Amino acid sequence: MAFVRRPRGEYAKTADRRAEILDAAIKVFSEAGFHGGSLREISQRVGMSQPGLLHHFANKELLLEAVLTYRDDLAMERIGSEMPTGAALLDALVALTDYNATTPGLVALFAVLSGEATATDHPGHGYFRQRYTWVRTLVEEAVVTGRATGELRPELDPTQVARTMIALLDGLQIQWLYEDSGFDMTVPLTAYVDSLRTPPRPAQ
Amino acid sequence: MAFVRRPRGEYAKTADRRAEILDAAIKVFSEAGFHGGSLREISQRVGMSQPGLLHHFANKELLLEAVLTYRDDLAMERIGSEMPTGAALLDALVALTDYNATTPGLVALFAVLSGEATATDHPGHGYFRQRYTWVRTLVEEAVVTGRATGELRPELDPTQVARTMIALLDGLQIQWLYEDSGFDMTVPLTAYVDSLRTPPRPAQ
DNA sequence: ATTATCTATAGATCTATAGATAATGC
DNA sequence: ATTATCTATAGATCTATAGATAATGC
Repeated sequence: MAFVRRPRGEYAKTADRRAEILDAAIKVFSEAGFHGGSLREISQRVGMSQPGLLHHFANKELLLEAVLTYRDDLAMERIGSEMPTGAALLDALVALTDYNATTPGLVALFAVLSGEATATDHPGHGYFRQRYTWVRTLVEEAVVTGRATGELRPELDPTQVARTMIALLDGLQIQWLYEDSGFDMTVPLTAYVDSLRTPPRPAQ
Repeated sequence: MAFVRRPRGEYAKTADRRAEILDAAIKVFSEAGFHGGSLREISQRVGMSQPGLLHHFANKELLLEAVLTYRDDLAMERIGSEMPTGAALLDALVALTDYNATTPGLVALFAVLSGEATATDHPGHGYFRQRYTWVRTLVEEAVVTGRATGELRPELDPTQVARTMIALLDGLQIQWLYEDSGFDMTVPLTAYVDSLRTPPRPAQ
């Protein structure tokens, strides 16, 4: 039985370097997609050679995975440690969209890759498939909770609301990219979310 | 002043050949996007050499343009010669989505390219930009007409309805692709369109 | 001693052109 | 005579590996 030697670990700057690479990768993949974006282009933007980049991410697919995880980490930081429930979750999704509007690169990354990864053999396919079912389940549960507490209309179908909400989030971002960030996505989103709330007792 | 000789024209089969190429190009571009799809792959699927393909479409960008136009022609055939107005246009968009569900290749083509072409230097960028403003204007006018005839609620904002409707169309198709065509997109769409209609006078 | 980075390069593409041959149309 | 198609190939990528050198950490 051999002793397993403890590896020394990486340089102090390495974490920062990796983050630089991921930022550049987000830009390149968001402009040209996974297939269209090259490692050389990414490495040039951080001022290093292409094999230098491969020291940090062993191949292109691993880099894509790291980019997708990195993006989720950023989104999670925004939402905070505990996930809202009921109508508050829907409001949080609207707020997240409002934040997304300040980072067009991340919006474009999602728009480009979610379309490209529709192909079953795309290296991001599994990630997006899981992500869509995860978000859908999250919204479904929020609708169930919201119905129970009386915040949301009792007749709502959780799955249908979830699909509609997610479709709006994705679809509005595409239009927003083509309109050069020219409108406020939260307006139609808020209108939809409000239509789900239990109406106040009518005055009549 | 020289006489301009009348060109003889192409072979009888050429139109069919071009259509075969376009069909193959739709499949390849819908799986791998414009950047990821190769001319060789397309030409192999129709059983010809890659330079043979370039005889029909002089370069890759012209092939993409032809694919996009071809797709529009197919959609136009479905809608028919005259464009519906008012609420009937919204119904026609729902019906078109129902038809799209029978041609997953075309749905994937749109999902992949509309994301990829978000980049301003993508050869399809201009096409999609024009298309989005065209469709939005079409829906806006339908809302204005529908309000005037009393079919649609008077308080609707045409632009907001148009953006919402288009977002739903695009966003549902992406989810539908990830769920292996596993749900009926017309259900949430119809629910939205119905929510726009003038309600029947209440019985109370 | 290990990690980070570089140059050089193999091997596999990919688009587009050159130039030849086969098939078709008037 | 013109159109369609092929083979061959130029020239430009692109990813990943090999192997050397420089920088860092214990």
